[in-house]
Amino acid sequence: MEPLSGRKSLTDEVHDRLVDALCSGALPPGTPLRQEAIAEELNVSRQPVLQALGLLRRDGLVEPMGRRGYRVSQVDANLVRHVYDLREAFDGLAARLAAQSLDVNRKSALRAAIQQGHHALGSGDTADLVAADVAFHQTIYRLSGNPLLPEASAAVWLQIRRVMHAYLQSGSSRDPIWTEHEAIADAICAGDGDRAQQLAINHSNNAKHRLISNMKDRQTQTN
Amino acid sequence: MEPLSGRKSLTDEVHDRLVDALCSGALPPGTPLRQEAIAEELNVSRQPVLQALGLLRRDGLVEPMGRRGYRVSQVDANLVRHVYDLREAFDGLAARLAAQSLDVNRKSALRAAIQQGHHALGSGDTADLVAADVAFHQTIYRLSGNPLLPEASAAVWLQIRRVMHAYLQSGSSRDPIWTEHEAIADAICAGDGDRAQQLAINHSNNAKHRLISNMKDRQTQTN
DNA sequence: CGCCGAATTAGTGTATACAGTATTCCGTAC
DNA sequence: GTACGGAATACTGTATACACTAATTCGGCG
Repeated sequence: MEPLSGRKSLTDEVHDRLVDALCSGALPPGTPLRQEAIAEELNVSRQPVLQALGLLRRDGLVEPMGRRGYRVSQVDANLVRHVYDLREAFDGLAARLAAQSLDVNRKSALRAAIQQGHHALGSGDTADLVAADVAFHQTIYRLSGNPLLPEASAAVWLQIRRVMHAYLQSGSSRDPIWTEHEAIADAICAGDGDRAQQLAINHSNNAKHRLISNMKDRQTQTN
Repeated sequence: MEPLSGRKSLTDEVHDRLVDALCSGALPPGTPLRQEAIAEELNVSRQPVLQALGLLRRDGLVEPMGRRGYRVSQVDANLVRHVYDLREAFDGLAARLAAQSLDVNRKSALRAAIQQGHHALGSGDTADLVAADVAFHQTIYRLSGNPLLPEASAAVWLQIRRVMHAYLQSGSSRDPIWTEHEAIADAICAGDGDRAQQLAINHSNNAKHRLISNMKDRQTQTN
């Protein structure tokens, strides 16, 4: 039997909670974070919070400011570019491996993920849209058969969640994301590794350019 | 001025020490690790050790065994394959970006790294050889201009260090590593991104095959 | 002699207490 | 009025104490 490891450590729970708050924009960049306040908020001691903030620092979501606490790290166009350059590598690899995989129910897994996406499109809720997008790509990662891929890309995906949430919330609803997803899924199911890889790379590139131009627009808009 | 942050946290110091021990084979796979013993060994409290072990768990170098301590995780051919599939993606991206970079002293940086490699080849010390290899590739990562690359690939490179150390120590001295390195460096200096990327990918692939066949040899040898 | 269950133990994860340091604030001198 | 210096403050990071749980041991029973 499984050890039923739903019983995670408090450190991980705090980490997850903070991640959600950071990626949803509840804690926008620049917000100062103090261990004691977070600990009290979540009814835990400062120790798990300390560790969770350490992880967040490694993830690049948070940066220490001297010895006077932490602060939510900024997001700028350069960061987005670097994040998506890495994503391109991850997604390309995952798509290629997934296409070469022999998993018999990969088609149903991808179908389910796309279904979830259409559902989210219908609801229109930003959090659902982000969750569906993440789930789709995590599905491909899982199908790749490389167990290190999710962990290695985790920090990058946290940044993606953060940026994507802000982007979708800024009213950019007409986005070809899910038609591109379907094309990738088709290539994977067809077993065409090269095409799947190229489509995944293009998908990441398109997203990168859309995000960056959107950021520039909003920046000049506020000037 | 730099904050001169040579004063790292004890957690990081413990982490580094354990990483060295794990990658050099001083703590071979399967070795049980107890927090108290490590804490006493390093003259710190159990708290930094706890955190360091948590990081090592994320890095995949260590795995918890129930509630009875941790254990150094095993290495097998499958893991090596997955690690090097990821490395291929990282190295390819880094080489391409480095070739496109405008850094004027990239040539001297690469030359210095290769120099260090030849020096290590002369000394013949395994630890030096590993350090020189890591340094060469880290140089390319730095030249890529993507500040996220080193952190994102950190866990993978810890595994590489571990595997490479065992490989080199097993007496595999005739290895074309450094001629391949020179070819990659030449492509980068020439600004040929596509060629640099392809050479880096081939380099990773070659290393992967050499390592795996070496592991299989040693495995059958002990049967 | 083998098997089951309670007591013990070994080890972690969390909470609290402590120590130390960068930042801030304020008074004083120029 | 501004620049400097020292005291107060507000944090973090580390050490110690506590709580809890799974593995192990060992004695009684079939």
